[in-house]
Amino acid sequence: MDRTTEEKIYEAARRIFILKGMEGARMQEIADEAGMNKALLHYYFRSKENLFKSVFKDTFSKFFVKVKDTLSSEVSAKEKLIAFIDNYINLIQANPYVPQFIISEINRDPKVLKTLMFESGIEPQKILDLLLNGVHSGNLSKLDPRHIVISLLGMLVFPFVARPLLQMVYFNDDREAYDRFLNERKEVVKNMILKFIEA
Amino acid sequence: MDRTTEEKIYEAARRIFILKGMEGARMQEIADEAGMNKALLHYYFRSKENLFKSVFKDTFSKFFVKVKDTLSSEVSAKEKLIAFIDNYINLIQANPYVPQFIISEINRDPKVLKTLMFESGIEPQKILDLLLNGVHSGNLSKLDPRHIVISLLGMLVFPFVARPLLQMVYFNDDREAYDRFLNERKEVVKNMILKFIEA
DNA sequence: TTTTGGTTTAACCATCCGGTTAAACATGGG
DNA sequence: CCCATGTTTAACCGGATGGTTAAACCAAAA
Repeated sequence: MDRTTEEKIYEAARRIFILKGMEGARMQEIADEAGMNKALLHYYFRSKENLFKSVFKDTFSKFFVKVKDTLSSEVSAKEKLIAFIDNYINLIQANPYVPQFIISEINRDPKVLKTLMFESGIEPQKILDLLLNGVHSGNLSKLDPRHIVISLLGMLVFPFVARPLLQMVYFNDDREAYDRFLNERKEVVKNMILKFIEA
Repeated sequence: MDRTTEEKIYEAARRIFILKGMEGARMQEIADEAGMNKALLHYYFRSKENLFKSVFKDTFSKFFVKVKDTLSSEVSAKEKLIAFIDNYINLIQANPYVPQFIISEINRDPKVLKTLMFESGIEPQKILDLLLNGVHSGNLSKLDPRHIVISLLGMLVFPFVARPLLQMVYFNDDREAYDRFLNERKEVVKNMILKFIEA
């Protein structure tokens, strides 16, 4: 518990922003969550906008840096793909609200993306390379690999961002049942993707 | 142009809410969009909450009623599936911001869902039936059909809700290129799903 | 012990925003 | 023509909210 005031504020802000977004979050609420006086938020971060950008930038890039790690090891393309799926679901499960947070915020203000892509050295092309290099069976050579990447991401991310809806509609709002379902996902998605690529 | 004041307000509200969400929308902005005095919004809809719920309820159920239509004709299960994919992409293309709107709002306040599911006679089970009945080849009998439905929805919806990010990262922010990509999606998704089901 | 610097606090400010109100306006019936 | 009813408007209200300020606090240097 030797975190500085600034760190406590930042972490509280992160929790609140991820849950409620820029528009839904209140500076007072963040101050309460941090157990600090509201003026301190401005003392350390000057404005809400500033604090938010700081949080968003970190959250966004951390989420993509970890993706990058997955793809840097020296194994076959197929193994990389499998590792990617495992790790990505693990990552989302550890941060279940982050995808919805990112999607919401880039829709609210797509401008921030432009500055973000430069500042953080993110190379999303990497995921494409994974699919381009190495995997060259039937369908892939014909098909734009972006279709596969986006299908893959959709299959992985959608169950998390649409959780309240899906859990209610297809699982009688049973939290645990839905959690079990999400755990099964790894194998199912691997299966679907590999079946398609190798077909 | 013989719409009533109430209709003009409602339609303006629909546009604004879908674009900016409940929290991002301003009553004054809706009034301006409708070309009406702000007090009229309260005259006809009493409160922002009310106006929003009215819009959300309609938008939500219309989006699912149309899905239902797709599935009621008398053709083979496979043809139904193909028709569903076609119609669903058409539906989203005609209302590209609606999925993100719905997802955002149910995450912000999942409670409204409960009341909504009763009031509107929506039967999301229908999509499941489509897959359960009729399609009985290899994988399907073993696999929870909800995995397939959710994969399918993910593949269809994700390219729209994550558009700003994907368009920038994978298409150099070229709007037209991304539109072309979205048009290709129908065939690609059909292909992927059928390949998996029939494998 | 006093001074000096950063840190923390309560009180305050200005603006935004949802909502209200009372008066003006329009229209159709008597 | 006048009244009754529904509609529209400008002005206003109060609370919420992001942000500021000046004073209090505290620890380390001198």
